[in-house]
Amino acid sequence: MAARKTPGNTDEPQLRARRKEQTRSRLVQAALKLVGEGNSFTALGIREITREAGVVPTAFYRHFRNTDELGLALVEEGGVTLRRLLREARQTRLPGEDMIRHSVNVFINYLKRRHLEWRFITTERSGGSKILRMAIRNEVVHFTNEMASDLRVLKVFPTLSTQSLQRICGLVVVLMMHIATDFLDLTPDHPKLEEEMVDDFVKQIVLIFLGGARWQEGQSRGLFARLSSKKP
Amino acid sequence: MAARKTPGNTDEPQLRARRKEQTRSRLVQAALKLVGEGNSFTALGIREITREAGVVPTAFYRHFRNTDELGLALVEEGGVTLRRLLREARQTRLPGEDMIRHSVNVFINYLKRRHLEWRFITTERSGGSKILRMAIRNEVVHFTNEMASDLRVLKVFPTLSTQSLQRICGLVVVLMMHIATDFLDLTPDHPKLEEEMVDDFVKQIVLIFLGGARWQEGQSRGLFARLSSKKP
DNA sequence: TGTACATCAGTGAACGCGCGTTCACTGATGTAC
DNA sequence: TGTACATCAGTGAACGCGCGTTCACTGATGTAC
Repeated sequence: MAARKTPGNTDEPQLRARRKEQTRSRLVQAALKLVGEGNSFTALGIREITREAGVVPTAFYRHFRNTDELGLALVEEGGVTLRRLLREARQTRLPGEDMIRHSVNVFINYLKRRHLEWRFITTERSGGSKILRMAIRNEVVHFTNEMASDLRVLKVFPTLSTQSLQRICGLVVVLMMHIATDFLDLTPDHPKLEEEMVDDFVKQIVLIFLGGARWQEGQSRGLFARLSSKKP
Repeated sequence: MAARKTPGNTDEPQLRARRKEQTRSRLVQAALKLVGEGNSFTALGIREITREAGVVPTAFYRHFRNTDELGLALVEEGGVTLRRLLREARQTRLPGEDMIRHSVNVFINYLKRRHLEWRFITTERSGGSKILRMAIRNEVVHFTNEMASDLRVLKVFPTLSTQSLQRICGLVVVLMMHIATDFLDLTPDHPKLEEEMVDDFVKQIVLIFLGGARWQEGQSRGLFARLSSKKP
């Protein structure tokens, strides 16, 4: 039931709880570090993680029932940061392609700063246990929805249906996740290649938005059919 | 050096070689089956695979040095089938959206027929060892290039640069891989949902193509900037 | 404030188990003459 | 064609190892009075 007593100073958390939280965090960080070193999270073992964290294997069970549960904690944490990124990106209200370029830069910087988390997310998104995959997919859907509602507020595609808007955002997010994967794999300090990738990414998003704009104008079928059968 | 003798009947392969090939195939199929049952390929063990294949663990070493090598064999096989799919899809020359819808259907059917291979590919594409990821990425690039050259032959975007064409195909292929992942995860006989996913997939590709067409017309920057800043 | 008791995060020994890999082998298939 | 020898795919025993999990424990932190 409800807690029966609280310690004298309520806003300073209890020492024991604080220390427990510290150990938990060390376990999570250890797992991230191991993933960053090229290990597949799915293949990480409890002993491996606790060794890296500097605690005894059995201490693990004070915090998680198994590695999947630790993974879920990571996903949730990653989801929160994902949304913070979104908030950052929508601060500016630059017009057209500039907005896209700015958002992409914010995203890429974020990717670099939190590359361990992102390696985990992109890796487990399709490679992990079903539970983890579902959890990550959930976060991605969340992200997509927030993006769609932002585009609505910004009136980028004023006449488009919610469904169409979501489709566009879905495309951009899929592309984003893909770029993240590539970026993390090919980032041993190769600034030229990096620049190229970013530029390509921007252009692909612009292309999607152009498609969205056109979709908005004519309702497509006839338009596109006419367009692509230019042969006599 | 060169073989010193060949058996009497040359076009009938030697019995021993044939049997070896059989065992090898059984190992590959066993790995696929295990992946299909929800295991991560990365986490598969030699003993697990050989047990499923019905041979003794040590027999594995007659065919592969380790599980990564078996994975590479799977990637190569999958790549071949991927390209066969491409060939199938380009047989028909339907106009506009119909071509897309047809290609998508071919792809989806293929996905169903070879779902074990595809589960492996989508899973390991970002989750596996670096070697496997690179190998899969290579196949994807191959696929993208073939698609671009097909679009060129079909004159879908007659005036677009090779780079732009490749960018469009890259988008479509990324989307395709993504759809494959979703499709394989959510396919416990739910035809309504399946239909919706396919329809959405088609519309997303159409949207990309519309973007490509528009890109082709005005060279974008001015066009798009004007378009998206409709606010006063 | 001081004392006596409760809690519980982290310890360390122990377990049974399946793993990857080595090794010497067997016996059907292939080759030489 | 028949015989004697070579090859090599698959076998089976054995190894040392790290794994996940259990258990009783310790001792600092928290609570009651």
